[in-house]
Amino acid sequence: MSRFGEVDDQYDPHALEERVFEYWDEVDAYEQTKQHRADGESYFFVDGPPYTSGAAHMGTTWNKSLKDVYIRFLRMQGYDVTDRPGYDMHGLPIETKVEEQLGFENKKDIEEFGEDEFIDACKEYADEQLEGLQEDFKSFGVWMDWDDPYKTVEPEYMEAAWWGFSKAAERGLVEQGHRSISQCPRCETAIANNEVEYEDVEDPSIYVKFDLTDREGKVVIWTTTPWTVPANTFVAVDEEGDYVGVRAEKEGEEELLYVAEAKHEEVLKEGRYEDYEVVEELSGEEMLGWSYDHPLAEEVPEHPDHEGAREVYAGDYVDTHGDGTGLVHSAPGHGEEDFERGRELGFPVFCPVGSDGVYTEEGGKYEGQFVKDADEEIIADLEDSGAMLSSGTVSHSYGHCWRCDTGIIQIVTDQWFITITDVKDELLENVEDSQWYPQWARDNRFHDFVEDAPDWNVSRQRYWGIPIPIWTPEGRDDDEDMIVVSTREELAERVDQDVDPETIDLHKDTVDDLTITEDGTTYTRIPDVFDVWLDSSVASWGTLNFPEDQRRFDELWPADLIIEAHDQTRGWFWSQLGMGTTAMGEVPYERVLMHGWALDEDGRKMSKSVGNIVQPGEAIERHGADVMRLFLLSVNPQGDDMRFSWDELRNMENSLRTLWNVFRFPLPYMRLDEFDPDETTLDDADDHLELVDEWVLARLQSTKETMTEELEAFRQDRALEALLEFVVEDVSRFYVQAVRERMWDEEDSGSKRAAYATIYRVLRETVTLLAPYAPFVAEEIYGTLTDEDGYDTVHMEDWPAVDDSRVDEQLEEDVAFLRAIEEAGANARQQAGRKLRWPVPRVVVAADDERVAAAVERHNDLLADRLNAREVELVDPDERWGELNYSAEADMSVLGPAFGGRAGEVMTALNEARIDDPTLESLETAANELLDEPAEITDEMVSFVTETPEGVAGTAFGTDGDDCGVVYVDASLTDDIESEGYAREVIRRVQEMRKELDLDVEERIALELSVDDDRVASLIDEREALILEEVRADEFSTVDVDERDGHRKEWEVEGVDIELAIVPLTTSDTV
RNA sequence: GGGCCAAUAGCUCAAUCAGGUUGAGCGCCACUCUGAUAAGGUGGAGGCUCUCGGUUCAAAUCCGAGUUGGCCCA
Repeated sequence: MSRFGEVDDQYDPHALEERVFEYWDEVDAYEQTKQHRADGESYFFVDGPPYTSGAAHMGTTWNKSLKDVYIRFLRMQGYDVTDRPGYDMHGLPIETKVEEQLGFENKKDIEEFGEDEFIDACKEYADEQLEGLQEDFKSFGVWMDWDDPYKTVEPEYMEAAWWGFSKAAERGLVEQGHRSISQCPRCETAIANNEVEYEDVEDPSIYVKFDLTDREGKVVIWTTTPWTVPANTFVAVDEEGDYVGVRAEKEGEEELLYVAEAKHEEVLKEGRYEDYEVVEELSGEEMLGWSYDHPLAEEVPEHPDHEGAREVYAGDYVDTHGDGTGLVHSAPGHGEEDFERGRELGFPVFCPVGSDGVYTEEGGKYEGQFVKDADEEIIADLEDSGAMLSSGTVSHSYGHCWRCDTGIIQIVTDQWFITITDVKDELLENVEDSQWYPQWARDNRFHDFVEDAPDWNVSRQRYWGIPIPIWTPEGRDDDEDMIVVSTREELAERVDQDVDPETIDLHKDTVDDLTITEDGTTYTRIPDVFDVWLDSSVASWGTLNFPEDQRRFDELWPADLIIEAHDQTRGWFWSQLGMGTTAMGEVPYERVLMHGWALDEDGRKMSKSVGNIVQPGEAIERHGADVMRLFLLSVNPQGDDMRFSWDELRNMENSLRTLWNVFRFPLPYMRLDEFDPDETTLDDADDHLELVDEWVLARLQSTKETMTEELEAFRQDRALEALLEFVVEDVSRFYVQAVRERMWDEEDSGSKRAAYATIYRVLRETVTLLAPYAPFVAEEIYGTLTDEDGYDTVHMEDWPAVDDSRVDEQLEEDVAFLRAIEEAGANARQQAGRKLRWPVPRVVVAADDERVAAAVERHNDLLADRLNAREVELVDPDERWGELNYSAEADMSVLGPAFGGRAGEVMTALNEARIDDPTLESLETAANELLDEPAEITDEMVSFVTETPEGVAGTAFGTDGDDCGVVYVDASLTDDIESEGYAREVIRRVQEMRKELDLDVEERIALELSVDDDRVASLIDEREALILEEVRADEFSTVDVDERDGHRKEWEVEGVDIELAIVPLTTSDTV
């Protein structure tokens, strides 16, 4: 890249990106950029580790693009930003993938294969996936420390988890206990409630009658899990609910049934009773203590039979108006609520189901059967014993394992918990210490989640995870006398075996064999591993290699910023808060930017089964990485989901193409004139700056100001919008148009140098502002503009500061008015049928506003030039231009309060009235003619609008929707105007012929001109000099196009035939 | 079943906090211009502002109930 060198005619993202990747390697751009900021103020960003299974999808790509744009922005602001990427590599998802690859079906297969081999296979798989992800992230230009990612499977990271957990244990927040948990019977492990995915399935729906023992009648319960009936321990009612006793008759037999009042009709219908009668009304309270027979007493001999079992109790989870019968079958060995209530009642837990979902010996007749398979037999047994009131199926949502999709079961097992409910208040306080974007995510969503969060079950009965560092006395597995090891160092000191803390791997296969002997007691490790969410929960110190590295932790912790999607409310945002609070007493992050999910073009979730996934690779393929990033960064990140849109990608490519064209436009001229930005700085050229230069520089300042504010508020979408508007609207559509002629000028001039200096400054700062968003194209443009003069990479530049001396809000406002006038003028011209090429004698601007009038006065010449008018006349706000009609425009905000219900009617009348002079009296008269009842009109209710008179075209103009006045274009013709008009027509056609001959801009020509109309011919003759100069012709002469490779063409201009011929002149021909 | 968020032109969004005749960009159609141009300019078509109620002189906006989508929880 040499300064102002030749660049691609067309913006070609792929070739460009390839060049930039190579260039970055060549100059070590990333390393240099980091080094450049090494002495800056620290900014601790923590990467939320993506899980290493599968490739980067659009959501991850959005996430990493957001991280990249803020890291780059912060660096440009001078911060030394931490940028260590992380990967979450443990856990069940990887285990199941590996099991699939190896063709395993359950844990027994793993045990046979060998734990250590299985762990190795998981490691290998996770590493492979990591490589793929890294390549994906690099492919769209994310700059993070790819050579040194933190991995949750490395010993130093696992140690960070041990350390955090041991801190929680020191505070007495680690506990072992029976809990009702969601169990995946295939994976044979507990899974967290939030790992349960709900799906609609068809399940049994049975109504069962339990015979009362101390009175006549039966209580009726409903369940969708017949397999939990063996463990039935009690029935729960709503103490304050209304219940009824119903005498019901079917097939000649009569029975007394108790159900909730609200449900009795439905229940009896289910049971197909022929007739029934409500014979008793009672409250739930009256039923407390009733006892009943276990319906499967014979089949399950060991069924709960202790003191207090098989009786009716109050339960706050009962709803007499919900599903079921208002009496709830309760089995503390299964359901979570049942378990809690059973514990309150002091009942022992009866759970006849093993971790694999198969009935144990306690299951009696059903021993050895998988619970779901036993449903059928249980239903049959209940029917045989006459306990079944009704048996059918129901479609409802039921929990499934998030990884293997097996239906989960609720069973009670021994698990390890961090009892975060003991520090709930502290958690809620700590939430307030973090700042969230958007804030509602913290105050509503996150706050509610934290408030309701149960104790954290951190144990999993699996292999690929961080082993829980708890050693218990041999033969016991409770939390009394447990030892919690916090570091590798401590491990080496305490275990009986010889262990090198430097080299030990902390996985299960290694640590399971280690024992601790203290005071004559031998301790062994509990076999469980951590819930994978615990891994990433310690990322804020794990990424700093703490506790091994104390210095960095002291310097940096807690994190300044984390950026993740809204599903992490229950995930990483939560797990970090929980772990940070229990281990450190603090929330480990200060700022959270929460973004949404990437949805498909129709607003639906991208999913394999729907087949609507858009791969980031495809977007890059079609439009390039810069364009994809621009799109991803142009959508609101704060909490909202994003809809992917190919149309928007195209729009972004158009914007970049415009930037590219703006950038390459001045290059040939700069080369030709050997413009040197060091010699001709903006300050040097200050005296020669023209109004448009000053204006575009002022716009640049306000663009920088807006962008900085928006980026600091984490609205990179608005910052980008401001930048692209500046590039497309201000630089391309206005400045470049206005400045072109100055650059075509062959003579060296102060004005031309000022234009160069201006556009150089604008481009250089623009690409710097663009660099965090589109790092590739920004790099190439920067390189071409600076060459040896700048940094090796644009990403080392400082974030451009506002130059106060160039700020000019007045000028920005003036030009906004002028542009509005120009736009309206073009409209009026079109109405009058006069092209812009043809001058008009006069344009009249009727200003509504002093500021507009002042702007027109200040910039009369510029306006005349842009409108191609000989003269621009101003009509001041308090004056009127003759020959105008007027109409009124009603102001509803005044009319409404004044007229109430009639306001609409009055508005219409006012809008439709037409008057000759803009006075209130004549308007009121005209309006009242249209109204049934006269209305009294006041000054504030209306504003007058001028109406176009005959012969002159007028168009209203305004900025931001406010009317500012009207532009009138007088399109009458004079000889002088026709002369110039025709000359311009000729010039344009000669230019087109030059282009068709592919002549260089500066190449000179000879021109032959014959006009088939004497009057027009003489009009054109008057502008001979103008034509020669504009088309770079040395002379009018007869030319021989065949001999000199010229070009001859017939044209029709405004009904007149004109024949033009040109030939290029060689240097020797030139006079 | 519950919580949070969203719904406005074909598309992306603004206007909603603080009620006052719905807007921009892109796309489409027609015309036009062209010495950076896959560009530029002008005009046009395109809206029961998701639905139904309520408050108000006046609702895209406030309130209530729904529908659809997204995330979370059960």
